[in-house]
Amino acid sequence: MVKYNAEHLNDVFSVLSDPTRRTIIEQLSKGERSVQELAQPFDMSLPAISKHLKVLENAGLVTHRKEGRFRYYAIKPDSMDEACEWISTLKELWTKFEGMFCCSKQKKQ
Amino acid sequence: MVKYNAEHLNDVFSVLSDPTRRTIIEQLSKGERSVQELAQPFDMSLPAISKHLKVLENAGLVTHRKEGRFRYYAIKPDSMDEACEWISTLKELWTKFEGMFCCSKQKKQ
DNA sequence: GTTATATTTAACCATTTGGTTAAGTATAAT
DNA sequence: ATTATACTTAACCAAATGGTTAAATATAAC
Repeated sequence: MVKYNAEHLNDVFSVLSDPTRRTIIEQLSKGERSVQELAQPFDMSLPAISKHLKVLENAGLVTHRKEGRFRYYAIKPDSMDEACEWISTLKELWTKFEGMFCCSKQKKQ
Repeated sequence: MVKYNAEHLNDVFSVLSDPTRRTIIEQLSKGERSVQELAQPFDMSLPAISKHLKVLENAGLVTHRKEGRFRYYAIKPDSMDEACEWISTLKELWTKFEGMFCCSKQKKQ
């Protein structure tokens, strides 16, 4: 388990643990969005959204560009790969061990 | 984005955002471990580990069985699938959109 | 029965988190 | 120049988080 950057994993998983931020990511996965647009579905103040966007950006999951008064946020496409790989690699490991020690498999009771 | 259980995603990602808990999962992916064994690599009190294990168990990522004085913890194999799928599904979405609007791809500057 | 081991629970504390409101900055519209 | 819009920053607050130590519980060993 040496190939993973612990701090980055901390950040990414932490970002994803908040439902507001996940919804923001879901919106951004359909393309660029302004702060207003991102805020629209939430019953929450704009500064709160602004903070979430900062958290997302600090963790490297999104970027923004400025256009006039607007800020358009966008997904950084590969930023979650490491997190997803971490889970997959682990899963491989334990299914391997499950196979080796079949007695450790739990039967439904 | 309707098929995902928000609370479960909150819990799973939150669990994974802590490096101590990830290390515990890494250990458990090689098989059952007692609390002592799990605590060994950390410079941290036993109650702290105990808490982490409770968090892991509440989120549904691990179980334990009791044997004498010992508690043996084990991975619940499919508990992270939803989290990993959430990321993958999203990634599919945005790579699809990337393909559609090639102008949104960022060139290295 | 006493003591040692494995672990949890309780009480506490500092820091972080996720929200708020109020004020500030930058750009556009009139 | 004034006003409106888009957004951030600052100051604040309550609740959650991740750790601590001290005490409690359960089982095993002597």
